[in-house]
Amino acid sequence: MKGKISAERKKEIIEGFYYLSKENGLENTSIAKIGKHLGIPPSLVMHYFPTKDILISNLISYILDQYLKIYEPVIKELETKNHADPKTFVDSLFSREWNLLFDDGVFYSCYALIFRNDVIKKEYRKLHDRLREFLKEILDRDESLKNQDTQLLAEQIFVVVEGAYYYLSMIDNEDTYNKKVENFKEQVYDLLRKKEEQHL
Amino acid sequence: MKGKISAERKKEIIEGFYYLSKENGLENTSIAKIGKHLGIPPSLVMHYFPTKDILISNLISYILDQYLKIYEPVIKELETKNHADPKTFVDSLFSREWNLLFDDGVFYSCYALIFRNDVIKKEYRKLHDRLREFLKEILDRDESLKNQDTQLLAEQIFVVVEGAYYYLSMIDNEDTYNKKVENFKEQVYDLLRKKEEQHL
DNA sequence: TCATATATTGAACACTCATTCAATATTATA
DNA sequence: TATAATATTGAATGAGTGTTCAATATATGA
Repeated sequence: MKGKISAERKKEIIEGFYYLSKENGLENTSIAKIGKHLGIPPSLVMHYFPTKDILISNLISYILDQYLKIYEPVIKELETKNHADPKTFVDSLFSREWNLLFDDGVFYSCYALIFRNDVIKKEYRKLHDRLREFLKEILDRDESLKNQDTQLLAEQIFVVVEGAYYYLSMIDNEDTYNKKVENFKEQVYDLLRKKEEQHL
Repeated sequence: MKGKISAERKKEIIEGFYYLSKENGLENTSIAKIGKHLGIPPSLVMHYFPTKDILISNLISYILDQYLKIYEPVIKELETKNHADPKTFVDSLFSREWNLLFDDGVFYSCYALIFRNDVIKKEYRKLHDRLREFLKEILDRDESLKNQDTQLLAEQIFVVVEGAYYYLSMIDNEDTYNKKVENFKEQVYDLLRKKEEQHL
């Protein structure tokens, strides 16, 4: 049990960082504030994360891990049953739990950093590559999509999903929100249907 | 000529703010730095923009105006010729000039603010509502799309465009970038075609 | 030309920032 | 138990933050 306390503290600090960023914004969250929130001096924060840049890049790893966790249930389903319904998966992409587990504000703040930080850019790219490959696997195991360009299809689906969340984040009214979700979902279904038709 | 100097200084300050945000990031651009960049004391900056919040919200107005300006040529074409080719418009959405005129880093940094500032959220929403309505007009005047739900179609197209830029921003390799642009463009063309078919 | 409004300056404010460091407490290892 | 490694503390640093204010320069309108 050498690095156990260390690992726990690190996790605690990153989660505190995430919590405060969610509450007050990434740019308004300082090392001192994280320390205060956890009841420890700022110097202890810096003992585990020597610079703020390192702290931020760890926050991003944490966020991208969280992002991936949302897909975990379906990944397991795919591994055990060796099959997953694309439509069910698409539904889960647009499900509400999403927003409960995940804060889009922090996510977009971190995303904005890719434009001035190549390491962060790479990490974001890696995550999305993985997600796309995963959806491709689901599509590959679907009979109705045999001999289709599932790579392209996966890309097309995710473009709609990301664009959808971009737009949905601006909507306050619940009815409008729900209606738009249905439209976007239908748009993805259309993509799946179109490919099926090509197959026939 | 009452508020002329005032208007010019304000413009100068906002453009300096934008320039520095592009260079070093929105969160790293202070009032002092803007002043230094323009050769004026920070107090003069605050004379025209009493608080930093006001300064930021003016930067956002500026950015959204810039965003809109990209569409100006097509808007004029529509007004004079009373018609515009949807495909040409889609092409312009994916054109390179875009990225030259506009910095996505600053745009996304500002976008991230909508999650904690309702006024900014409203401004962003207003911009996108306007753009969608404008595309709808173009589609409405296209014969091949008669009796179609052009509002929905416009929404579907913009979702692809926004999602596309989200993904494209992560790509460094030029060939990969171009290939993906072509795919996304094709995806939008498909949307237009699909609706045409429904019409026949 | 004189009074008034606007533009501009420079110094100062309290506060927060990330970071450093030496000292101490706690834990793990031998 | 003694030693070494790790965890934690608290105080201090200088630089930067947004903001205030009184003083001065410049332009505008009567």
